[in-house]
Amino acid sequence: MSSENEDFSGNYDPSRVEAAAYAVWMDEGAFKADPARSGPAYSIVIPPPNVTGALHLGHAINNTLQDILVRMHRMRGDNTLWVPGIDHAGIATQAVVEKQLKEKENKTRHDVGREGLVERIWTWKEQFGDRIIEQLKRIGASCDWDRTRFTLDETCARAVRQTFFKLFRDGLIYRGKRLVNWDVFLQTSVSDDEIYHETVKTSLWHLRYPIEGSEKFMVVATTRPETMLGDTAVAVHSEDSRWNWAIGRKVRLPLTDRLIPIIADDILVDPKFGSGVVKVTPGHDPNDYAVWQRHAGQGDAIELINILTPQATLNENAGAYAGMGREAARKKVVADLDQLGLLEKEEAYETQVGHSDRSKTPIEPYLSDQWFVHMAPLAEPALEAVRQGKVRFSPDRYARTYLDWLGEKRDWPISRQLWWGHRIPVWSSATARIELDHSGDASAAASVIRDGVQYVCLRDSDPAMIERLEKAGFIQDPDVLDTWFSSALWPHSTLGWPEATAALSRWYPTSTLVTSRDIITLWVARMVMTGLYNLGQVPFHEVYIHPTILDGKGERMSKSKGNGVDPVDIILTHGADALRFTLTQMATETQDVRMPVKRLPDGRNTSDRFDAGRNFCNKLWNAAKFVLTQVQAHPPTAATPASLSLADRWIVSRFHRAVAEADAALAQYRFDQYARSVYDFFWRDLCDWHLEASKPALKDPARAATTNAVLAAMLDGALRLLHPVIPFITETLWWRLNDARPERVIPGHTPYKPSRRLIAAEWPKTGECDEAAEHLFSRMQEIITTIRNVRNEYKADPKRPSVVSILAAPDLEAEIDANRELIETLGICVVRRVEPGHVAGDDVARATAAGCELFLEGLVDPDAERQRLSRRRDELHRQIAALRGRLGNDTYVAKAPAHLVQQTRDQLTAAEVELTKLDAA
RNA sequence: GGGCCGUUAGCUCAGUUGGCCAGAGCGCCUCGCUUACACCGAGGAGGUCAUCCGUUCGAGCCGGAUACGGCCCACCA
Repeated sequence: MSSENEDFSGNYDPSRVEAAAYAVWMDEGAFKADPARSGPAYSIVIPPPNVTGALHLGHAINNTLQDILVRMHRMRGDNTLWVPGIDHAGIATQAVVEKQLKEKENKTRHDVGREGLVERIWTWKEQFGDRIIEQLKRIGASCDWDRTRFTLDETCARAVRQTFFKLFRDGLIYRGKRLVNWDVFLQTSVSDDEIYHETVKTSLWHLRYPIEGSEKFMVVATTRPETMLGDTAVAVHSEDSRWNWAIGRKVRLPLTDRLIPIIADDILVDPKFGSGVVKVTPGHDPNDYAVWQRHAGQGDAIELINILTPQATLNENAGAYAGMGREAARKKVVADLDQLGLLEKEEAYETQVGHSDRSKTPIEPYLSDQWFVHMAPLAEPALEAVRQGKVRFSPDRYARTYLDWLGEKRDWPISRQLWWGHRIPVWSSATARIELDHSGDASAAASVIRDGVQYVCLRDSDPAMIERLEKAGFIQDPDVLDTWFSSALWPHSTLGWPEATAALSRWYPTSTLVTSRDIITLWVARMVMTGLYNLGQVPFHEVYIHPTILDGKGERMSKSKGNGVDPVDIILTHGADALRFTLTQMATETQDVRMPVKRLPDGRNTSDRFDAGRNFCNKLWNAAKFVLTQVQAHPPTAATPASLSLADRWIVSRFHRAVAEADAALAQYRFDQYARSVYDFFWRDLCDWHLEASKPALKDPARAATTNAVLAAMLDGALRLLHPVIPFITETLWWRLNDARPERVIPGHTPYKPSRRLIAAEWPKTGECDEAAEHLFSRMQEIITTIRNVRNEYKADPKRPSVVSILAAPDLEAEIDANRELIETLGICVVRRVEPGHVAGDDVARATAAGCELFLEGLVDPDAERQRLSRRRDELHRQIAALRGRLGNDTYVAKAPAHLVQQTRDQLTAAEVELTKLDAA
């Protein structure tokens, strides 16, 4: 016992309790979910953090809020599961490891080969994946760690192959040549979402194209002059009188001797911009590619020429420029045109250039073969699910982001020219053919023939089938799938799909998805699509979007900006509970929260913002220490309602109110309101008022037992209510409360089932609020506050109680007598009741509160008091004038609700009465 | 260019369907180390609710416009 009391003195030290509490939960399997257990199902799947990065405060808030929901539901008796996991983050991870390879060994991926590189990435993954799990545990996440998934593990891989196969068989996956965003450095295509735009200072070159059979030139402007080698047309607006005469004629493309047509395209060309002529390079510009598509098969169909290699050097189609790099070719093309007199002018220009998020190099629009998912049939049911409220967003405005994006139904490019990821399960051959056996193979393989190539997709990794294919001359597609393809399956793949597992039937659809708004489109929408496609059911019923944590300058925390803060840094300075409490307070309905960060001498970060959480934990620790000491000194007896003091009845009522508020707040994902409710109840009501009010009773052996029963019950309730947000400290205190007092019953209420561990204890019960006690106590508070106020104003000696004569309001006469001790203790005074007609001396300070008149003796000199009263009179005059003015307004009296008008009248009467009394003095 | 969000005390943020004198935490000022807690307690100062117009008996809240800041999406040869 003595060693236990050691850390129970002084300030709360989180480092002495957090690891121990977490170890107990782990040892006892407190996070483990069992599908056979009874109770309503509640489940959450974690947004899997990227294995590339350490977690920052954005992850901390995300996981804290999930943990609050999970712990609350677990205490409610729900059969609760929180599935943890990590995302393999294809391109990001491969980029990091490749960079490392280059720096440490000066090797490229081709030096170590596909298998060698993947092996190295796995090694890297083990190390950093563990670090992420460790961070989550330090935060307190109560995930079922036995169910930890990795998007590249065998369970997820099966789900990926199965889904791909289904899509392939249903004709929803196709292969096609498309203009993609080509990352020249990483040699892969990247999606639109993996691109950021950067303003680049460059030039706008104006080039002259001679019109064939004419002396005239057409002038085109471009920021990429080297692409002119791939031009296959120039376009004008059909109603532009400057140029429409030339439609159908040709220009001679300089430096190539090719003749290219002049076409009309009213979508591409804005006649009011520049010269009104646009060069068309379908192989290297997305808009021009669209032109090519529009005109394909028409009378004015144009060619498509690719002039680049995958390394972004010019290829054989670029004639004399073949072999040159982009930049060099640009210089030479400009110089050569200039020499020919075909450079009209060069002007300074700023433009937005797409850069790859991963390699930070400029993206090249590049024509290549890619796999796509046909979106329209998948998107429609997913749109309908949100429209019909089967998936609800909170705050609901985010539904629009989802609906707008999905509504575009743009096909999803899913292939990546990477080695780290799920390899595309398709084998192809341009020459060989294989016959699928309809009785057996057809359910395991699907085949299409397109452009003379046979593609065979396998449902599962069947070695015999693969051998058969490869022997026949088929080879597997070298590409891997976009990371989001496996993330999209997360809610069902983690539960074991396509296997019909018990977990899947118990916990799918999941209950709530907690995530940030930047991946509503990339992730949330795709999960809804695949969930409906694979299982016919939405993956989750509710999506809660939490705020973004910004740094002190208002910028997003991110790894690339280097402004991310490791939650473990905060845990070291403030403790995990303090971190969680503060983040929870910040989870308001608005979008962003600023977090000024300080850098410590050791390079770690911290922020004063977390002091609030730390202080709160310290307060809880010390209040619990006080209650436990008292409870041990005077063991509680079962209190009867009749034995309770006003303060007791009041605090029990306040507790019931706090529980109701917490329930309402959590049901609406208003985590800030939950934190505020429990904070106010615990600190303002319980500590500031009830604990202080209880002190005289605790010194009185006749009453101590009853008072302690209430204190024990309130501490019990506070710990239950606070556990989801600050689990470590509440669990630790729970054990001590259990030791000190196993039974804790709030008078008039059914007891809870005993529980050794708070994590498994019942969620607090709501009860009826005692309106009468709350109203009466608030009047006592008003009297006490007024006495404190006057004493402070007159700098009364804090140790010497004032004599306060009270002329009680008619309905409070008995109550003042009954609660004399309360007023005297908290007001630091001696109370005397006086009758109407009481004559106060010169040195008496007068005040009114709760309808009572107060006379505080021995505080003042007459002059100061006269001045104070005069100020009060002025204020009352102002009030009375304003209230009379309002009541003199006929439309107010006629239109405002009756109770408000009556309230105004009451206020006027009260002010007038107080003024009369002051004047009489 | 389209869409969304924000602008309330020195700082970070609340403010529910319009209704007394607009709140909290931190910071600041005064007093107090009273055996739970100075990571504390009691009290206090501090706000033309970004600006303008409108609706209303009444606007921080509703409508319109403007300014500034941020985010998302999408393009300009």
